[in-house]
Amino acid sequence: MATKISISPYHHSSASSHRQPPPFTAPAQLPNKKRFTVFCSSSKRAPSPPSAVAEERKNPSLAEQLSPLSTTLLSDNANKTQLLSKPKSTWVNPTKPKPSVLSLHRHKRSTYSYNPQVKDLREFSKKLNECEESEFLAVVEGIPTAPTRENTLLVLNGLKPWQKSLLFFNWVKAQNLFPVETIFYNVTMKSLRFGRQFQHIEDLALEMIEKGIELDNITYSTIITCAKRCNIFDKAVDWFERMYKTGLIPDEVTYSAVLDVYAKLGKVEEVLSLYEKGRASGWKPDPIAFAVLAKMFGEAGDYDGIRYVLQEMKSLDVQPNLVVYNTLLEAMGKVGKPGLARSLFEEMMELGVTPNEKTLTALIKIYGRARWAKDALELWERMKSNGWPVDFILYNTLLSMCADLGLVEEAERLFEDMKSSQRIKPDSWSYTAMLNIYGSAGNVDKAMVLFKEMSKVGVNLNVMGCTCLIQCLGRAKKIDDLVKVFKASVNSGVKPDDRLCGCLLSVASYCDGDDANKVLSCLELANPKLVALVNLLTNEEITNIDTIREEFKGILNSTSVEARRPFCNCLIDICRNRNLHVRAHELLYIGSVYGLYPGLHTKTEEEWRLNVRSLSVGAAHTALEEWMSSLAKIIQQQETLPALFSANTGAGTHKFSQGLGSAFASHVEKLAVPFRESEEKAGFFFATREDLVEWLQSNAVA
DNA sequence: GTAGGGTTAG
Repeated sequence: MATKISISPYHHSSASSHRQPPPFTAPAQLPNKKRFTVFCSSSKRAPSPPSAVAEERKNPSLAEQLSPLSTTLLSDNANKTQLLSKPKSTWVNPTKPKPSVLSLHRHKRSTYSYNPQVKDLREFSKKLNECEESEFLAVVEGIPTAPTRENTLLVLNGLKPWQKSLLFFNWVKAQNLFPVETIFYNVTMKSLRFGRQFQHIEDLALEMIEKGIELDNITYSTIITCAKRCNIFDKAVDWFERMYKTGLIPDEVTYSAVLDVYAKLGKVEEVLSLYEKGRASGWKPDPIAFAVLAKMFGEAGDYDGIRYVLQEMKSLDVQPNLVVYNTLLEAMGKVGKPGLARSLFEEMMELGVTPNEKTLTALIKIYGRARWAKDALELWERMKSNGWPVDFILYNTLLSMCADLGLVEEAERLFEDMKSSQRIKPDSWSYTAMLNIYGSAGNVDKAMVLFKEMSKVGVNLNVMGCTCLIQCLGRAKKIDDLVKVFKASVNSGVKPDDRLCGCLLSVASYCDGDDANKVLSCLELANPKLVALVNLLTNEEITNIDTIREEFKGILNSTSVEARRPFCNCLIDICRNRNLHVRAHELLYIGSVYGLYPGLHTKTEEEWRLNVRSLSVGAAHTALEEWMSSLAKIIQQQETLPALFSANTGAGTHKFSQGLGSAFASHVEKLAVPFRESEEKAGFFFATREDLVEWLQSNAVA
C-alpha cells in the first residue's frame, strides 16, 4: 500500500511527546487525531515539584507518584498543599521497596447476625418509603422494636427515596442512643447517590470529618462515583486527592472508580499512568477495570488502545465477562472495526457467554453503519431463533439499521410488530427511524402519513424526525408542505439545530426562485445570519471576498463542528446553481483555509489524489476545476509530477445514496478531462500524467 | 439496591 502523505495537521511521526514510553509498543501507524491531542496535552504539563524534596526520601509517596495528576488536574495551590501535606511515612510501608498506590485488600464486609425482627423492620421501611414526608415523624415513632444499632441499620437499608433516608438518618442521630458509625453514613450516602444528591453527600462527608468519624474506602468510592454520575468531575478528583492526603490508600474498587473518572474526562494518559502504577504495585485488574479502559479507548477512537486492553487481559489471564464483551464490541464499533467486532462476538458465543440486549444493540448498529446487510440480517435471524432478549432500544436500533441498509419492507414489518406489541410501543425514536427510511427512499406520501399519525397517537416529532421529513419534502419539491411542516414543528417545540439548518440550506440550493425564497424564509427563523450570507453571496455584485470571509467565519464559529462542512458545501452549490462560479471557488478557498476540507489533496511520489468523498456535487466540481488550474500552473513552472492522478468520490454504498460518482463522471465528461472511471476500484477516477499534461496544455485553464 | 467500582440510541 502506498504511504499517504497527509496534509492534515495531525501528521506526526512519533509519540515522542509522550511523557514515558507506553506499556505497549508505540503504534507503527500515525497516532490518530484524538490521540495526538492527548499526547500534545502532556507537553503542556506543569513542571514537577522541586526535586530536592523528593530526593530526600527514598520511597516516593503516593502524592508524589500521582503528582502529575495534581499538577495537571488541580489548581495551582495543589502543589502547595501537596508539599505541606502530612508526613508520608504514615502510608509508606518501609519494608517494601516499592510503595503501593493501591491496597490489594478489600474492606471486610461486616457480618449481620440473625435478627428475628427482620420481617417487621422490612415492613416498617416500606411504610416509611410510602408515607408523605409530612407524616414522616409520626410514622417513624411507630418503629416496631427498640431502635438499636442493628435494627435502625436494617431499616435504613430498606429505604429507597433519598429524602426518606436522610430524614431517617437524622432521626437516628437525634435519638442519641448509640454512636453513629461510618456504616450509617455509607448506607445513607448510597441512597443519596441514587437520587444524585451530591451536595447532601458532601455535607455528610464534611460532617464525618468534623465529628472525627472515619471515612473508609466505601465512603470515598461512594462520594467519588456520585460526583461522577452528577458530572461534577472536579469534585470527584478533589475527594480522591483528599483521600490519599489523609493517608488512606485506595483499594481496587476506589481505584477503578477513579480510573473511570479520569477516563470520562478524556485524560487517557493519566488513566494509563494510574493503571501502570497499579500494576507495578502488584494489582491484578479485574474485568471492571478492563471495561473502564475499553470504554475509554473506544470513546477516544483509539484502536491501539483496544488492542492493548485485549492483550493485557490475555497475558493476565482475565476472562472477559458479558459487560466487558459489550464494552469491547461498542469500542470496536467506535473505532470502525466491524470485522473485529464480528469475530469477538463469535469468540464470546464459543465461550458460552449469552448475549443480552446491549450486545445485540451494539452489533446491529455496527453492521448497519458498515452496510453489512448479510451479517445484520443473519444476526437478526439468530436473535429470533434463539429467543435472545429484545428491548425497545434494540428495536429502534434494528429500525435504524433498516434505514442504513434501505430495508423498507423489513422496517415496516418491525414497526407494525411494535405497534401491536403490549410491551414495546413505538416512540419518537422509532418514528424518526421510519421517517428516515421513507425520506431516504423518497416516499413522501408515507412519510406524511406518519407525520399525521404521530400527532394522533401523541408522539412528539423531534428535531431529527423533522429534518428527515424536510429533506424528503424538499427532494420531492413539495415546498408548501415543507413550510407547513417546519412551522408546525417549531410551534410544537422543535428547536432547529445546525443539521436542520443545513438541510434547509441544501433544499434551497436546488430550488429556484419562489421556492428557494420560501425555504430561505424558514431558515431565516432559525438562522438569520446564514440567510444574510446567502443574500450577500447571491445579490451583491460588489461584495468582496474579505467581507464574505468575515461573515462566513462568524457563522462557522457559532456552528457545531460536524455541520460546518455541509454549510460550506451547500453555499457552494447555491452559487453554482446561480451561475456564480467565481463565488463558488472563493467559498471553496475559504472553506479550505478554515480547515473544512482536510485531506482534500493527498500526494505520494507515484500518485496525487483529489478526495471529494465528503463534498457536495457542486463543491466536487469546483474542487476538480480548482485542481486542474493549479496543475496547469505547476506545469508552467515545470515542477515534477507523479505518473498517476486520481480522484476519489467514494463508492456510495448506501442504497439511497445520491450518486456523487455519476455527477462527477458527467462533469469530467463535460470538461473532457482525461479521467477514466475505474472498473476495479469503485468510486475512483484515474488519469495518467501524459494524458493530463496534454489536456492541460491544450486547454489552458490556468 | 441490601455499606463501594464497569456496558445499550442519530
